Amino acid sequence: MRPYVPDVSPFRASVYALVRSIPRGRVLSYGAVAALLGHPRSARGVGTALSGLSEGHDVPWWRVVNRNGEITSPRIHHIAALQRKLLEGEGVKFRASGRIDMKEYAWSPSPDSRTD
DNA sequence: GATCTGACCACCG
DNA sequence: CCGGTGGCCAGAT
Repeated sequence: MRPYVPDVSPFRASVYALVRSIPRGRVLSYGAVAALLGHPRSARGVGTALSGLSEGHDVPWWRVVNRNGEITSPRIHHIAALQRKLLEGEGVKFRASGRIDMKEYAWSPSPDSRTD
């Protein structure tokens, strides 16, 4: 019996799988996630996939930000505030501009994997 | 299957 | 930096 595998499209399943592999304290942009999955033009699809998460999942969705290291989650649902909180809780620091230094926190699956 | 929406991105001025 | 535009694509209706 699988942990959390509702009936989802393979695309969504792959997004969740990759996001799950992002180490603590590291982040990935929507575009990067899409590219790593072999769909360089599906950045929006990644956002859609994450927005469709239900309760009880084990996907660290907060480790996905936009290409500028900014949080683009819906503020009206106070999701953005939660995301920032969770990231800071993992040691990710935000600059005064409210952005993350992608040069430092952007993660890449292969070699430099600092599983923390 | 047509149409709309959006937690994206690149390009331009 | 800010705003506008076009393109892309997965989901929802």
